[in-house]
Formats: sequence, structure tokens, C-alpha cells
Amino acid sequence: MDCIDNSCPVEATLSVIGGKWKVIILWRLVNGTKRFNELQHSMPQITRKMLTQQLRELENDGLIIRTVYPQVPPKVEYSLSDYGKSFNSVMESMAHWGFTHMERSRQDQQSM
Amino acid sequence: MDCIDNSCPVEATLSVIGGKWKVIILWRLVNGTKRFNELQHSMPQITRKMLTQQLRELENDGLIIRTVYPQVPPKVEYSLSDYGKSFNSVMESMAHWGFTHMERSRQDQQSM
DNA sequence: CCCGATAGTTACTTTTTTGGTACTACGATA
DNA sequence: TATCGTAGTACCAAAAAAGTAACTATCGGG
Repeated sequence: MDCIDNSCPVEATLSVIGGKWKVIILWRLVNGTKRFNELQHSMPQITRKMLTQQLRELENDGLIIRTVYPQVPPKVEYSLSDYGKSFNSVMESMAHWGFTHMERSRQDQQSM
Repeated sequence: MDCIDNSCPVEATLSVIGGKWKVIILWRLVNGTKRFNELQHSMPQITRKMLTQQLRELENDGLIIRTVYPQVPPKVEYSLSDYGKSFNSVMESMAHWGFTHMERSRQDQQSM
């Protein structure tokens, strides 16, 4: 699992989920299918443009599935593909570390 | 481990190790202390400036330890702190996923 | 015939990140 | 006394990422 020449598995991961939003979006999809607006409202900081763009890239990389319902007004649902679900363990790991990091930060503050 | 209000453990993690270089640098330090130039040579794409900057931020966040030896020419060593080592499990997880991702990409190419 | 709703797109601007080159300090060596 | 080597800094430019605001499509309802 080491970096051999210029093929490094950690960098490979970063190349797929790098950037400011991808992981956050995937994390929102862990507990099920979401519509575009649901996603947007669960991430007030992201703009429609960014959300669309990141969702397209995740779709192209096969991590999520985009389902369009031929209705008006439009209905588009996003969900994790099996491949996307395989990323859950990484996110769980990140969530676990982040949780202890938050605890730690809180304690740092108190001792000041 | 969910997102509660605006405190999300995944986002907390990203705020510390987000960006293009942090994880890559930490991954280089997993198997021991490295000097500045060693780090740079193991990441030919990074510039001195970026490397310095990222190392400082990692140091400020308590993930790495910077040791300056009072010599000429200078010798500065970087290593993971205990806290930084606690991030190893996340990186292992990323490395594992990245490894299968590389396999997958290779197979996608062959079937084209 | 205008309005609302959803899921976008487009053009433009700002911000952030990254890169390039030159410069520094200091002692050792030739 | 000029040069080398390490680990940087300083300043400016370029590129990439992200944000802003306005615009689109379509159907149903008032």
C-alpha cells in the first residue's frame, strides 16, 4: 500500500475526492437518496453551481447515481452507487477522527 | 458521529487536512522522521514555498513536530506527533480505497 | 398571460492557491 | 576570498477554484 514510483494509493484517493465539497456531499448521501434541493439546503454554504459541478464529477467517477424523473417541475435524485458506498469506510474513519479532534479542540479552548 | 447543527466531524477533519498537500505530506512521514529536503525530493511537484507553508500549518495544528538542529548548513527534521499518528488509521483507510480504485481504473482502461 | 417550482446553465468577478525567481544566513571547504 | 549546501523568505505573476447574479426550460394553477 506504499507509494511506488508515481502511483500512490493515497494520492489516487485524493484525486477522486479532493476539493472542498466532494466528501461533504458523499457524507450527506450516506443515509440515502437525496434530491438536488435537499442537498443544497443541507449545505447552505455551497452554491448551486458548485453543487451541480461536483455532483457531475462524482457521477463521472462512478461514485454516485443521478436519476432524472421526467416531471415538471423537475425531480432529480442522487444516491451512492455501490462503488460510492465502498467509500463509506473511509468517511467513517474520517468522522471518527474528526469527532475526537472536535473534543480535543474544545478542551484546548477550555484550558486557555 | 452525524452532522449536528453546524458541527460535522467529517468537515472538522477536512478543515485540518483539507487542501492538496497535507495528507500527502503526512503520508510521507508515516514511516519516520524526514528532513526538509527529503520531503521535497519525495514530492517533486511541490515547491519549497508550499511545503514550508503546509508544514507550518500542520505544526500549528499539532500534527507534526519540527525539530531544528543548530548546525550549519541547517538541519530541520519533521516527524508525526502522537496526535498526527492518530491520523494514520484514516490514511490507511484512504490508501486501501485508493489501491482498489487504481485496480478498478486499470480494468476500466483494459475493457475499452 | 403571468407566477411559482425545480434543476439547472452562462457569463463574469473575486478569492485562493500555486508557481517563479531572487534573496538570505551561516559555517565549511577549496 | 569565492563557492557550496540547507532551509528557508519575499515579492510578484499566473492559474485554478469558487462565488454572484442573471437567465433558461417546462407545466400547472390562478
